[in-house]
Amino acid sequence: MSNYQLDDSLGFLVAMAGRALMNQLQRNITESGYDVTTEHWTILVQLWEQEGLSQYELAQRTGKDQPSMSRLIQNMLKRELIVRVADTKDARCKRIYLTEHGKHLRSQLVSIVEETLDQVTSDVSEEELLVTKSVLKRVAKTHSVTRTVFDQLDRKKELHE
Amino acid sequence: MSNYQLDDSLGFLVAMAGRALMNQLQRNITESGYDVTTEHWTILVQLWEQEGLSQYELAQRTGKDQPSMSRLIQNMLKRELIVRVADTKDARCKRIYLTEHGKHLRSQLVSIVEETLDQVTSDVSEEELLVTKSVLKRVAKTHSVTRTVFDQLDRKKELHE
DNA sequence: GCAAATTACTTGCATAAACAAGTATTTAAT
DNA sequence: ATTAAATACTTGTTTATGCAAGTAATTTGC
Repeated sequence: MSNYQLDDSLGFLVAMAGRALMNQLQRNITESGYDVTTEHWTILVQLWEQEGLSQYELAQRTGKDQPSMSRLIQNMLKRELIVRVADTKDARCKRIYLTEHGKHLRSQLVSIVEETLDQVTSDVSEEELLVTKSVLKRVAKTHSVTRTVFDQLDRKKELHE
Repeated sequence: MSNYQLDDSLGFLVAMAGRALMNQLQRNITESGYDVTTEHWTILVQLWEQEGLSQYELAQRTGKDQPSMSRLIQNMLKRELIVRVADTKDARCKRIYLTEHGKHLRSQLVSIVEETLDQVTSDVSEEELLVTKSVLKRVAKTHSVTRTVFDQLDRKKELHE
Protein backbone atom coordinates (compact mmCIF):
# COMPACT_ATOMS: atom_id res chain seq x y z
CA MET A 1 0.00 0.00 0.00
CA SER A 2 1.58 3.25 -1.17
CA ASN A 3 2.34 5.91 1.38
CA TYR A 4 -0.08 8.69 0.74
CA GLN A 5 1.99 11.78 -0.03
CA LEU A 6 0.00 14.81 1.07
CA ASP A 7 2.11 17.31 -0.83
CA ASP A 8 1.41 15.40 -4.01
CA SER A 9 -2.35 15.23 -3.45
CA LEU A 10 -4.37 17.70 -5.49
CA GLY A 11 -7.05 17.82 -2.79
CA PHE A 12 -4.64 18.79 -0.09
CA LEU A 13 -2.85 21.33 -2.30
CA VAL A 14 -6.11 22.97 -3.32
CA ALA A 15 -7.18 23.18 0.32
CA MET A 16 -3.85 24.68 1.41
CA ALA A 17 -3.68 27.17 -1.47
CA GLY A 18 -7.29 28.15 -0.82
CA ARG A 19 -6.58 28.77 2.83
CA ALA A 20 -3.48 30.81 2.02
CA LEU A 21 -5.41 32.92 -0.43
CA MET A 22 -8.50 33.49 1.70
CA ASN A 23 -6.51 34.24 4.85
CA GLN A 24 -4.31 36.70 3.03
CA LEU A 25 -7.27 38.40 1.39
CA GLN A 26 -9.19 38.62 4.65
CA ARG A 27 -6.15 40.03 6.38
CA ASN A 28 -5.63 42.65 3.67
CA ILE A 29 -9.29 43.70 3.76
CA THR A 30 -9.36 43.93 7.55
CA GLU A 31 -6.06 45.82 7.71
CA SER A 32 -7.46 48.35 5.26
CA GLY A 33 -10.25 48.96 7.78
CA TYR A 34 -13.21 47.34 6.03
CA ASP A 35 -15.72 45.20 7.91
CA VAL A 36 -16.27 42.86 4.99
CA THR A 37 -15.59 39.13 4.73
CA THR A 38 -14.30 37.29 1.67
CA GLU A 39 -17.77 35.81 1.29
CA HIS A 40 -19.38 39.25 1.30
CA TRP A 41 -16.98 40.11 -1.49
CA THR A 42 -18.29 37.36 -3.77
CA ILE A 43 -21.81 38.75 -3.37
CA LEU A 44 -20.72 42.35 -3.86
CA VAL A 45 -18.97 41.40 -7.14
CA GLN A 46 -22.29 40.08 -8.45
CA LEU A 47 -24.26 43.12 -7.33
CA TRP A 48 -21.75 45.62 -8.73
CA GLU A 49 -22.44 44.06 -12.09
CA GLN A 50 -26.19 43.65 -11.69
CA GLU A 51 -28.42 44.74 -8.82
CA GLY A 52 -31.80 43.31 -7.91
CA LEU A 53 -30.81 39.65 -8.10
CA SER A 54 -32.83 37.26 -5.96
CA GLN A 55 -31.22 35.20 -3.24
CA TYR A 56 -31.67 32.13 -5.39
CA GLU A 57 -29.89 33.77 -8.33
CA LEU A 58 -27.04 34.90 -6.08
CA ALA A 59 -26.68 31.36 -4.73
CA GLN A 60 -26.51 29.98 -8.29
CA ARG A 61 -23.87 32.48 -9.33
CA THR A 62 -21.62 31.98 -6.33
CA GLY A 63 -21.94 28.21 -5.90
CA LYS A 64 -23.59 28.40 -2.50
CA ASP A 65 -26.74 26.65 -1.32
CA GLN A 66 -29.83 28.57 -0.29
CA PRO A 67 -29.36 28.27 3.48
CA SER A 68 -25.83 29.63 3.17
CA MET A 69 -27.11 32.49 1.06
CA SER A 70 -29.91 33.24 3.50
CA ARG A 71 -27.51 33.67 6.39
CA LEU A 72 -24.91 35.51 4.35
CA ILE A 73 -27.58 38.01 3.28
CA GLN A 74 -28.69 38.48 6.91
CA ASN A 75 -25.10 39.25 7.77
CA MET A 76 -24.66 41.75 4.99
CA LEU A 77 -27.96 43.43 5.91
CA LYS A 78 -26.68 43.83 9.47
CA ARG A 79 -23.53 45.51 8.12
CA GLU A 80 -25.68 47.70 5.86
CA LEU A 81 -23.90 46.63 2.69
CA ILE A 82 -27.20 45.75 1.00
CA VAL A 83 -30.96 46.17 1.27
CA ARG A 84 -33.66 43.58 0.62
CA VAL A 85 -36.87 44.28 -1.28
CA ALA A 86 -39.76 41.88 -1.78
CA ASP A 87 -40.53 41.20 -5.44
CA THR A 88 -43.85 42.82 -6.41
CA LYS A 89 -44.87 39.96 -8.68
CA ASP A 90 -43.67 37.04 -6.58
CA ALA A 91 -43.86 37.46 -2.84
CA ARG A 92 -41.59 34.47 -2.29
CA CYS A 93 -38.75 36.28 -3.99
CA LYS A 94 -36.55 38.84 -2.25
CA ARG A 95 -34.39 41.05 -4.42
CA ILE A 96 -31.08 42.41 -3.21
CA TYR A 97 -29.80 45.94 -3.86
CA LEU A 98 -26.64 47.74 -2.77
CA THR A 99 -26.60 50.52 -0.21
CA GLU A 100 -24.51 53.60 -0.98
CA HIS A 101 -21.91 52.10 1.31
CA GLY A 102 -21.94 48.83 -0.64
CA LYS A 103 -21.59 50.73 -3.93
CA HIS A 104 -18.67 52.82 -2.73
CA LEU A 105 -16.61 49.83 -1.61
CA ARG A 106 -16.14 48.69 -5.18
CA SER A 107 -12.92 50.38 -6.26
CA GLN A 108 -11.10 49.84 -2.98
CA LEU A 109 -12.04 46.17 -2.63
CA VAL A 110 -11.17 45.39 -6.26
CA SER A 111 -7.74 46.95 -5.62
CA ILE A 112 -7.22 44.88 -2.49
CA VAL A 113 -8.20 41.66 -4.25
CA GLU A 114 -5.91 42.34 -7.20
CA GLU A 115 -3.07 43.23 -4.88
CA THR A 116 -3.62 40.00 -2.93
CA LEU A 117 -3.61 37.88 -6.08
CA ASP A 118 -0.35 39.56 -7.11
CA GLN A 119 1.13 38.80 -3.70
CA VAL A 120 0.38 35.09 -3.79
CA THR A 121 1.34 34.57 -7.45
CA SER A 122 4.51 36.67 -7.52
CA ASP A 123 6.44 33.45 -8.11
CA VAL A 124 4.21 32.14 -10.91
CA SER A 125 4.53 32.75 -14.64
CA GLU A 126 1.65 33.98 -16.77
CA GLU A 127 1.60 30.69 -18.64
CA GLU A 128 1.55 28.52 -15.53
CA LEU A 129 -1.28 30.64 -14.18
CA LEU A 130 -3.34 30.08 -17.32
CA VAL A 131 -2.88 26.31 -17.11
CA THR A 132 -3.77 26.30 -13.41
CA LYS A 133 -6.94 28.32 -13.91
CA SER A 134 -8.02 26.11 -16.76
CA VAL A 135 -7.43 22.94 -14.71
CA LEU A 136 -9.23 24.30 -11.65
CA LYS A 137 -12.20 25.23 -13.78
CA ARG A 138 -12.42 21.72 -15.18
CA VAL A 139 -12.18 20.24 -11.68
CA ALA A 140 -14.93 22.56 -10.46
CA LYS A 141 -17.12 21.56 -13.39
CA THR A 142 -17.10 17.91 -12.32
CA HIS A 143 -19.39 18.82 -9.43
CA SER A 144 -23.03 19.75 -9.94
CA VAL A 145 -23.17 22.77 -7.65
CA THR A 146 -20.02 24.44 -8.86
CA ARG A 147 -20.64 23.51 -12.49
CA THR A 148 -23.77 25.67 -12.44
CA VAL A 149 -21.64 28.72 -11.67
CA PHE A 150 -19.50 28.30 -14.77
CA ASP A 151 -22.36 27.26 -17.02
CA GLN A 152 -24.10 30.52 -16.10
CA LEU A 153 -20.97 32.55 -16.82
CA ASP A 154 -20.45 30.78 -20.16
CA ARG A 155 -24.05 31.42 -21.17
CA LYS A 156 -23.69 35.09 -20.34
CA LYS A 157 -20.57 35.32 -22.48
CA GLU A 158 -22.39 33.77 -25.44
CA LEU A 159 -25.07 36.42 -25.18
CA HIS A 160 -22.47 39.17 -25.28
CA GLU A 161 -20.73 37.77 -28.36
CA MET B 1 -12.69 50.23 -13.60
CA SER B 2 -12.45 46.74 -15.04
CA ASN B 3 -15.36 44.36 -14.57
CA TYR B 4 -14.16 41.77 -12.17
CA GLN B 5 -14.45 38.42 -13.98
CA LEU B 6 -15.00 35.75 -11.36
CA ASP B 7 -14.18 32.86 -13.66
CA ASP B 8 -10.81 34.43 -14.29
CA SER B 9 -10.00 35.00 -10.64
CA LEU B 10 -7.60 32.48 -9.12
CA GLY B 11 -9.19 32.94 -5.68
CA PHE B 12 -12.65 32.09 -6.91
CA LEU B 13 -11.41 29.16 -9.01
CA VAL B 14 -9.47 27.69 -6.10
CA ALA B 15 -12.51 28.04 -3.84
CA MET B 16 -14.82 26.39 -6.40
CA ALA B 17 -12.40 23.55 -7.21
CA GLY B 18 -11.84 22.99 -3.50
CA ARG B 19 -15.54 22.79 -2.84
CA ALA B 20 -16.05 20.39 -5.75
CA LEU B 21 -13.27 18.16 -4.53
CA MET B 22 -14.25 18.13 -0.87
CA ASN B 23 -17.94 17.61 -1.57
CA GLN B 24 -17.21 14.76 -3.93
CA LEU B 25 -14.80 13.13 -1.50
CA GLN B 26 -17.19 13.48 1.43
CA ARG B 27 -19.98 12.04 -0.66
CA ASN B 28 -17.85 9.07 -1.74
CA ILE B 29 -16.75 8.36 1.84
CA THR B 30 -20.29 8.61 3.22
CA GLU B 31 -21.75 6.49 0.42
CA SER B 32 -19.21 3.79 1.22
CA GLY B 33 -20.65 3.76 4.72
CA TYR B 34 -17.83 5.39 6.70
CA ASP B 35 -18.53 7.94 9.45
CA VAL B 36 -15.40 9.95 8.66
CA THR B 37 -15.06 13.55 7.47
CA THR B 38 -12.50 14.86 5.01
CA GLU B 39 -10.79 16.60 7.94
CA HIS B 40 -10.54 13.33 9.87
CA TRP B 41 -8.88 11.91 6.79
CA THR B 42 -6.03 14.46 6.89
CA ILE B 43 -5.28 13.42 10.49
CA LEU B 44 -5.54 9.71 9.73
CA VAL B 45 -3.02 10.09 6.89
CA GLN B 46 -0.50 11.51 9.36
CA LEU B 47 -1.12 8.80 11.95
CA TRP B 48 -0.94 5.95 9.45
CA GLU B 49 2.58 7.13 8.77
CA GLN B 50 3.56 7.90 12.35
CA GLU B 51 1.56 7.39 15.53
CA GLY B 52 2.03 9.20 18.81
CA LEU B 53 2.19 12.69 17.37
CA SER B 54 1.13 15.51 19.69
CA GLN B 55 -1.80 17.75 18.85
CA TYR B 56 0.65 20.56 18.16
CA GLU B 57 2.60 18.40 15.71
CA LEU B 58 -0.60 17.33 13.97
CA ALA B 59 -1.66 20.96 13.66
CA GLN B 60 1.71 21.87 12.11
CA ARG B 61 1.52 19.04 9.62
CA THR B 62 -2.01 19.73 8.47
CA GLY B 63 -1.95 23.52 8.44
CA LYS B 64 -4.56 23.92 11.16
CA ASP B 65 -4.37 26.04 14.29
CA GLN B 66 -4.43 24.54 17.75
CA PRO B 67 -8.07 25.30 18.57
CA SER B 68 -9.19 23.62 15.36
CA MET B 69 -7.02 20.62 16.17
CA SER B 70 -8.37 20.43 19.70
CA ARG B 71 -11.94 20.16 18.50
CA LEU B 72 -11.11 17.88 15.60
CA ILE B 73 -9.39 15.50 18.04
CA GLN B 74 -12.43 15.59 20.36
CA ASN B 75 -14.56 14.64 17.41
CA MET B 76 -12.35 11.75 16.36
CA LEU B 77 -12.21 10.49 19.95
CA LYS B 78 -16.00 10.45 20.02
CA ARG B 79 -16.01 8.34 16.85
CA GLU B 80 -13.34 6.08 18.36
CA LEU B 81 -10.91 6.58 15.48
CA ILE B 82 -8.09 7.53 17.87
CA VAL B 83 -7.06 7.47 21.52
CA ARG B 84 -5.26 10.17 23.48
CA VAL B 85 -2.43 9.51 25.94
CA ALA B 86 -0.73 12.07 28.17
CA ASP B 87 3.00 12.35 27.54
CA THR B 88 4.91 10.91 30.52
CA LYS B 89 7.66 13.53 30.35
CA ASP B 90 5.55 16.58 29.59
CA ALA B 91 2.09 16.71 31.09
CA ARG B 92 1.05 19.51 28.74
CA CYS B 93 1.49 17.22 25.75
CA LYS B 94 -1.16 14.73 24.63
CA ARG B 95 -0.10 12.09 22.14
CA ILE B 96 -2.50 10.62 19.63
CA TYR B 97 -2.68 6.95 18.66
CA LEU B 98 -4.95 5.04 16.31
CA THR B 99 -7.59 2.60 17.49
CA GLU B 100 -7.90 -0.70 15.65
CA HIS B 101 -10.82 0.84 13.82
CA GLY B 102 -8.69 3.82 12.77
CA LYS B 103 -5.94 1.51 11.56
CA HIS B 104 -8.26 -0.66 9.51
CA LEU B 105 -9.76 2.26 7.60
CA ARG B 106 -6.50 2.89 5.81
CA SER B 107 -6.75 0.81 2.65
CA GLN B 108 -10.41 1.62 2.02
CA LEU B 109 -10.06 5.36 2.55
CA VAL B 110 -6.93 5.59 0.40
CA SER B 111 -8.86 3.85 -2.38
CA ILE B 112 -11.77 6.24 -2.06
CA VAL B 113 -9.50 9.28 -2.15
CA GLU B 114 -7.62 8.04 -5.19
CA GLU B 115 -10.87 7.23 -6.95
CA THR B 116 -12.20 10.71 -6.18
CA LEU B 117 -9.07 12.40 -7.53
CA ASP B 118 -9.39 10.34 -10.70
CA GLN B 119 -13.05 11.39 -11.00
CA VAL B 120 -12.35 15.11 -10.80
CA THR B 121 -9.23 15.07 -13.01
CA SER B 122 -10.45 12.72 -15.72
CA ASP B 123 -10.30 15.67 -18.11
CA VAL B 124 -6.81 16.81 -17.16
CA SER B 125 -3.49 15.71 -18.65
CA GLU B 126 -0.61 14.48 -16.52
CA GLU B 127 1.44 17.50 -17.53
CA GLU B 128 -1.26 20.04 -16.69
CA LEU B 129 -1.70 18.36 -13.33
CA LEU B 130 2.00 18.70 -12.54
CA VAL B 131 1.97 22.41 -13.38
CA THR B 132 -1.16 22.95 -11.29
CA LYS B 133 0.24 21.17 -8.25
CA SER B 134 3.47 23.09 -8.48
CA VAL B 135 1.62 26.43 -8.73
CA LEU B 136 -0.71 25.61 -5.85
CA LYS B 137 2.23 24.69 -3.68
CA ARG B 138 3.90 28.01 -4.40
CA VAL B 139 0.68 29.88 -3.60
CA ALA B 140 0.32 27.97 -0.33
CA LYS B 141 3.89 28.80 0.60
CA THR B 142 3.18 32.54 0.50
CA HIS B 143 1.22 32.19 3.73
CA SER B 144 2.88 31.53 7.07
CA VAL B 145 0.53 28.82 8.35
CA THR B 146 0.41 26.74 5.18
CA ARG B 147 4.11 27.28 4.43
CA THR B 148 4.97 25.41 7.63
CA VAL B 149 3.25 22.31 6.28
CA PHE B 150 5.43 22.15 3.19
CA ASP B 151 8.60 23.17 4.97
CA GLN B 152 8.06 20.21 7.31
CA LEU B 153 7.49 17.85 4.40
CA ASP B 154 10.57 19.14 2.58
CA ARG B 155 12.70 18.68 5.68
CA LYS B 156 11.48 15.12 6.09
CA LYS B 157 12.37 14.36 2.48
CA GLU B 158 15.89 15.71 2.96
CA LEU B 159 16.39 13.36 5.88
CA HIS B 160 15.34 10.39 3.78
CA GLU B 161 17.69 11.23 0.94
C1' DG C 1 -61.52 26.19 -8.66
C1' DC C 2 -58.76 23.35 -5.74
C1' DA C 3 -55.55 19.85 -4.25
C1' DA C 4 -50.79 18.63 -5.24
C1' DA C 5 -46.36 19.78 -6.69
C1' DT C 6 -42.94 23.17 -7.05
C1' DT C 7 -40.36 27.20 -5.75
C1' DA C 8 -38.04 30.72 -2.65
C1' DC C 9 -36.64 31.31 1.54
C1' DT C 10 -35.69 30.17 6.70
C1' DT C 11 -34.34 27.49 10.74
C1' DG C 12 -32.02 23.66 13.17
C1' DC C 13 -28.11 20.78 13.77
C1' DA C 14 -23.24 19.14 13.15
C1' DT C 15 -18.75 20.29 11.57
C1' DA C 16 -15.15 23.50 10.75
C1' DA C 17 -12.06 27.89 10.54
C1' DA C 18 -10.03 32.29 12.57
C1' DC C 19 -9.11 34.86 16.39
C1' DA C 20 -8.89 36.13 21.37
C1' DA C 21 -8.51 34.81 25.90
C1' DG C 22 -8.04 31.35 29.37
C1' DT C 23 -5.60 27.29 32.19
C1' DA C 24 -1.89 24.37 33.37
C1' DT C 25 2.77 22.84 32.90
C1' DT C 26 7.52 23.55 31.78
C1' DT C 27 11.69 26.32 30.98
C1' DA C 28 14.58 30.35 31.62
C1' DA C 29 16.54 34.20 34.13
C1' DT C 30 18.02 36.17 38.13
C1' DA D 1 14.37 29.05 44.56
C1' DT D 2 11.12 32.06 42.65
C1' DT D 3 9.26 34.83 39.35
C1' DA D 4 8.61 35.58 34.41
C1' DA D 5 8.24 33.76 29.83
C1' DA D 6 7.09 30.23 26.84
C1' DT D 7 4.53 26.12 25.51
C1' DA D 8 0.48 22.81 24.89
C1' DC D 9 -3.94 22.66 25.08
C1' DT D 10 -9.02 24.34 25.77
C1' DT D 11 -13.05 27.32 25.52
C1' DG D 12 -15.85 31.21 23.67
C1' DT D 13 -17.45 33.93 19.80
C1' DT D 14 -18.35 34.91 14.94
C1' DT D 15 -18.66 33.32 10.37
C1' DA D 16 -19.39 29.67 7.10
C1' DT D 17 -20.79 24.97 4.91
C1' DG D 18 -23.81 20.77 4.15
C1' DC D 19 -27.89 18.53 4.90
C1' DA D 20 -32.75 17.92 6.56
C1' DA D 21 -36.94 19.82 7.61
C1' DG D 22 -40.05 23.64 7.87
C1' DT D 23 -43.07 27.78 6.06
C1' DA D 24 -45.26 30.50 2.73
C1' DA D 25 -46.37 31.71 -2.02
C1' DT D 26 -47.06 30.23 -6.73
C1' DT D 27 -47.97 26.88 -10.52
C1' DT D 28 -49.85 22.85 -12.40
C1' DG D 29 -53.15 19.31 -13.50
C1' DC D 30 -57.51 17.79 -13.26
